[in-house]
Amino acid sequence: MRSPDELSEFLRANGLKATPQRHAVFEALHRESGHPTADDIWARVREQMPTISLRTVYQALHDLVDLGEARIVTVGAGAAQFDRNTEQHDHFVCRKCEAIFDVVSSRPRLMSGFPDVADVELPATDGSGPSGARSDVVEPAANFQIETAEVIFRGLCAPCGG
Amino acid sequence: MRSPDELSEFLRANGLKATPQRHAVFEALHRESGHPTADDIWARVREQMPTISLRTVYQALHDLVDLGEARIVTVGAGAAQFDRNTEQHDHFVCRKCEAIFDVVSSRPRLMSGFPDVADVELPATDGSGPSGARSDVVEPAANFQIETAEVIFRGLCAPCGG
DNA sequence: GCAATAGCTAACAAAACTTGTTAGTTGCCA
DNA sequence: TGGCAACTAACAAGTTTTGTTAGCTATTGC
Repeated sequence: MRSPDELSEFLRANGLKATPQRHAVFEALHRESGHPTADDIWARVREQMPTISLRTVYQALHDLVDLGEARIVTVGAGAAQFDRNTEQHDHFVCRKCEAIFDVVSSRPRLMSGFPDVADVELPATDGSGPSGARSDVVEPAANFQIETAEVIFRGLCAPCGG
Repeated sequence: MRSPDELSEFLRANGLKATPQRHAVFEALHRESGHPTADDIWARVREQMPTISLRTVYQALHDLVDLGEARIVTVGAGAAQFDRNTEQHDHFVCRKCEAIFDVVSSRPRLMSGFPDVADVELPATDGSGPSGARSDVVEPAANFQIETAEVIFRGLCAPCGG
């Protein structure tokens, strides 16, 4: 995690101003446990900065995402959850308590050589085909450029009796 | 895909009534290309049944999900997208056109023996730890019960120049 | 240090998506 | 075919996120 000075420098190096709001959001993201929502961050930041708006929190979080300092985790409906862990990792979602857990090191074991995987069969169904009919065209995988992959495991977490 | 008669029988066998609305939504889901939203389905169904409400479409779609006849695909923000393909498969999302493509057969190649995978390191970060501090407790994987997994690939699709 | 300015924040409004509620209707079973 | 449980349509409202804009602030050149 970057120190305040490092964050200021990092923001300026990327053409953004080092404002107290951005520092507060960054720190809250790292202090908050798990995978907080924008609302979680807002509540945390307001403890020290009562007048900050939720809009500003959204803005700052998306700036951090754009700079690669955070990720958005989308594992289902509801509010977006933010992830300060930018290392390669996957997620486990408990179907009972709905908590999200980071899964480390599953990628190398599950995918050999990703993202250089070249022979995945892609696709079975076109997402943008002619609107009048289901498209079953199968394109050669070579024409699809895979850049990232994320794995979402679902099940029962240990505290819930998994 | 089930015939209308089969669908009626299937619905009744599961304690639901076989209504024209449910048939229309089911057929629209299968006629629509790709991974339609509830709104897409609504538009399609209204061609033949102009008075159906969006609420009813949502209801019918969730019934189909509950019965295992459809899946909800969550690959990011925006409206939920429904997937009539209930076979084991993954998804590719184009970062340019945002279309979703089904990816078949990636699972066996990428995961040996899933879901019996027992040695995934889980988790690095707790999603429900004490609210005051980040939890870095690592639980043994044996206490986590993995039931499903989905892989989301992202990149450039062939039509977009991948 | 200080002023000019580009960018940022707070407040407000509203979009987008989904669900709650309820009165009236309809499919289903006896 | 009648009675009832389930369903639908209509309406309202909740939730999450983004658009807009006037005033404020961090930065930079001096």
